[in-house]
Amino acid sequence: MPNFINNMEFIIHKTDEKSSARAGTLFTDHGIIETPIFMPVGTVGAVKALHVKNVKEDVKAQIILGNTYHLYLRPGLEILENAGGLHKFNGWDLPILTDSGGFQVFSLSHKRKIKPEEGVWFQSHIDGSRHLFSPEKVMDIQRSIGADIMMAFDECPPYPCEYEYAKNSMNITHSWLKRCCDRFDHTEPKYGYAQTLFPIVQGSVYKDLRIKSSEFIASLNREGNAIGGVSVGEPTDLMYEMTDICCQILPKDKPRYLMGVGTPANILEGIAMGIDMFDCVMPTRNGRNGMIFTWEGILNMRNEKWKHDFTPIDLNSDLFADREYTRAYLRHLYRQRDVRPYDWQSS
RNA sequence: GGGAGGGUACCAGAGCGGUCAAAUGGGGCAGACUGUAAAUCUGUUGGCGAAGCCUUCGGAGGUUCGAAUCCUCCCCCUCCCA
Repeated sequence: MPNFINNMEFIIHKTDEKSSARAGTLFTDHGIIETPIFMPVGTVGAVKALHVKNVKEDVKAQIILGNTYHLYLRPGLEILENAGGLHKFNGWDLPILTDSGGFQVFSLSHKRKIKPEEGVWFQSHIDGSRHLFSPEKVMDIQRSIGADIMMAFDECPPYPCEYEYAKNSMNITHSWLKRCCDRFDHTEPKYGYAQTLFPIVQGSVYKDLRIKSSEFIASLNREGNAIGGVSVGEPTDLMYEMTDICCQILPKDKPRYLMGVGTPANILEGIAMGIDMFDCVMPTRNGRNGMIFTWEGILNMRNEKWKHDFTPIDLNSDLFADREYTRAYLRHLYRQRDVRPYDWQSS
């Protein structure tokens, strides 16, 4: 076995008595990550609209995301490798996690074709060129990118999704996962620091599939685990239900990553279920589009009627950390007809 | 003084006899956004209303069944030559 495996340490400092929430530290060669953590998304290597300096010093992000699919298409592996990896390329010297392109199987559904035995054929959204993403290739690309945390190549099924499709999709994801692990375990990092691989639970909104998938993922005993296939349009309560099921099976001593989530309330509920890591395009994309979460509800800063004082939601504030208070407040908000609470109504 | 081209809705800018309350952008006003095909997308943007009616294309007249579109005069603007 290569030396680089199993050297990403995760220490849990404290657990909540009333919920499954925990506070921990994840160690990587690019620095520590204090969990629970929200990871800003920088798909093409940079968090949009922000300079690396802002992301680090103002947002105080401890880790950012990149995307295998996007980085592979542009700037491409040759440039990334010549630069010495993504960290050198974009100037971000803290940890990076790369998504595998699994989400693009979902979001680019009309531009790709799944071939279970091979992988997925994509047609580039940039120039229309065709590319095959196999589990092995995705591992190789992420080695070239040099992410501290690499994600397994999965299929993210849509919602709604028939049971049979979800089951089949899950099985494909599992078989791809084995191939990802095999490739990962037989290759080494290219830039002298450790990389780790997180597998992803699938199973759509079906309880038995989620249980089965979680058990399979847990059995692999990787250094961290992810829950995928959520926040693709399903009702929030279903997302919570599936997350809870997965969390109860996934190893307690390993970080749990809920992919693509979410709103402030989503994050709070996720933490209570034992999630340690989150990512979502919402703060960056919606932020660019003028939206801000406040204690008075959703605010669109481009709208004249909202030009008044407000209190932004601060995920690091003690106020927000009090889940019962926040729940009660959000319920109160939801009762006010003139306020858009987003999906905060779930409690 | 001579010559040429213009003045269209909040702005820019199409339209040049009826299908024009007037294309298209921008701006304004709203809506959407959950591992980013997104600094994007959608709706709306003269007034009142259900159909419909009323007031709009520099100003005033005129031609016509009908004018933002044609004619006359006037007022502005831009460019070229003196």
